[in-house]
Amino acid sequence: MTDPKFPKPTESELDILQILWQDGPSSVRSVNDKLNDKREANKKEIGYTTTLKFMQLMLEKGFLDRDTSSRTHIYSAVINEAATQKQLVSKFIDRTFRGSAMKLVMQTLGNHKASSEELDEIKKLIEKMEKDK
Amino acid sequence: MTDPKFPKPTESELDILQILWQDGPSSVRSVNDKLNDKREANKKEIGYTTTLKFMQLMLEKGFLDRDTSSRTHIYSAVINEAATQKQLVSKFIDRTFRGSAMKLVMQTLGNHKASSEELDEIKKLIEKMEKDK
DNA sequence: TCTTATCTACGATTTTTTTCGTACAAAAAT
DNA sequence: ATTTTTGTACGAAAAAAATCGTAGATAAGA
Repeated sequence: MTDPKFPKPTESELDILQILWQDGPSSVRSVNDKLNDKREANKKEIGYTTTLKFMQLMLEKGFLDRDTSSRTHIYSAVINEAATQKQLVSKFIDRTFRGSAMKLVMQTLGNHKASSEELDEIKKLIEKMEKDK
Repeated sequence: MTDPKFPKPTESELDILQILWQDGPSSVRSVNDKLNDKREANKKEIGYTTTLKFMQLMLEKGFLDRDTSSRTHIYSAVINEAATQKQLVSKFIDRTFRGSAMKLVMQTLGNHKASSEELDEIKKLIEKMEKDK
């Protein structure tokens, strides 16, 4: 089992986690449907058993838990969203920005629109950080 | 050949690109050495021919170019660092933050130390963004 | 001049990730 | 009561990514 302290889901696994984080405990059918909803129309659909298999694997890895009390099993995410994001961000920064977190921040701010409210929020966070230096 | 407008190198390919971006045109030997330098001691070394093969593949994909005028070929990155980062960041935001760039920014600021100078720089960028709203 | 080290080319293998087919049981629909 | 739908389990195949081995040429060193 993968150490749940350092969850490194693959990309497909992450797609599934996103749905579980957003919707809470769900059946395989429901996850599979949503997976296919957000698929670009051109791409082929993901088969039901494919999703099933993924979720079973994720169960083994300790990413998910499930309730088998009724015929339709209900899966839920064990690993935490923020913790997983943190892991992935760190890895991403290393690989893509040679370890410079601030380069990532600058890049992102530069290339993605943000509302005034969001910008305010970020400014607030920065000021707070500057205080407890 | 992969469309160079949307470079999506794999993780290993990215490791190689990092070195070429940092050092400029390099031989396979040099890249391979640096790859192994920054490897954690526990992991097995990457073989020379493995790196060679990667770089040959990247050449075919149009990620790299090379100078074969002397026996030791010299490879250089064709795809641009910033453009590649932009691609990868977008994909990463979709997968990991369900499309919310600002969540990524907040997460990163929260979990990675930044110098006062860096924070200043970010503040400046934000103010500039607020102006040309 | 031998011998050893260094290169490239390239097929092939290994490992990881993704995808599916089939069997079989339980529900639901007709 | 049967047919159809929906579900799980699980082996296995397909696809993608990473790794290496070997052959043959050239350069460098002894």
